[in-house]
Amino acid sequence: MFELDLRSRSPVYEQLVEKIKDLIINNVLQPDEQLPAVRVLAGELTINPNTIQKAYRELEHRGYIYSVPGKGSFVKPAVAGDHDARLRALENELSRIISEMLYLGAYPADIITRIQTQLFKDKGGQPHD
Amino acid sequence: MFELDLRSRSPVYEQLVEKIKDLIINNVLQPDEQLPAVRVLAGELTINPNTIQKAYRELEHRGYIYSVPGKGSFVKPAVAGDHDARLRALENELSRIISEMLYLGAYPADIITRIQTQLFKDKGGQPHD
DNA sequence: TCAACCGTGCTATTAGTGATAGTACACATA
DNA sequence: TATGTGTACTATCACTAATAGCACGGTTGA
Repeated sequence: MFELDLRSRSPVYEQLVEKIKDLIINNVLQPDEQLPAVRVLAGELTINPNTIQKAYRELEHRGYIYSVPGKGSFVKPAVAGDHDARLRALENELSRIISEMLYLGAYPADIITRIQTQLFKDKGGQPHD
Repeated sequence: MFELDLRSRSPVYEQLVEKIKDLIINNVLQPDEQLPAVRVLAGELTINPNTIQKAYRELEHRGYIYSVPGKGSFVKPAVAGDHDARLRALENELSRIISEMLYLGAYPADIITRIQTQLFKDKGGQPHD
């Protein structure tokens, strides 16, 4: 399910959060689908259950999953609520990236068009223009 | 010159690297301009000189500045060389951000247009289209 | 020449935290 | 009741960010 880099400077639990978040965002994990149990995933990845739990706790805090004691952890259907804050954060990242691309002499508009075309191919969505 | 968050999870030297990198990218610090001496900046920010040195070393390693023992540290005129690797990394970030924006129901194209217009206003550059 | 300033390198120490191991408890379900 | 689930807690180890302090060599100007 995952590939982890135990030697990375980035903490394992953080890598887990990002990977699972990506799976949710890209609809690989669908709404209300059950995530692997803490101990099971820990066994598969041969890491400590506490690390998985920390990742799940963080994902729940960020609004991507919900956990039910005695039942399991599941993908949250609508990541409702604080879309605005998240969107603002993404815009800041985007602004920084575009600035750096311009500094490097690249043409962000071209690159962005290529990326969106790629995403369109992958998922069959309708690119807004 | 800077504002640091000593309580941040992000290391101080890493914050320094990012801030100075932004100043260079945005042309606030111009090519061959001398950066504050390690001990001076440490004094202003009331942090340890070693922390500044670590940030400068990292910036030199990333190709944003160059240091001359006995003289000082300066902004590297052309961040030559590994533009390609950096650009690929930026494209990956961009792809991830656009995916997440789409997931959040936003229209990345609109947002990007707005950001570029903003950058155009700020710096008077010519946006490529 | 010499004092002042510069980057650089090193050791040692402290504080914080990621990750592990192990145990325990409460809830859900067959 | 037995099993599987999330959750909570303590303790320990390892790594590292950050600090303090010292030393060295190159540069510059008086």
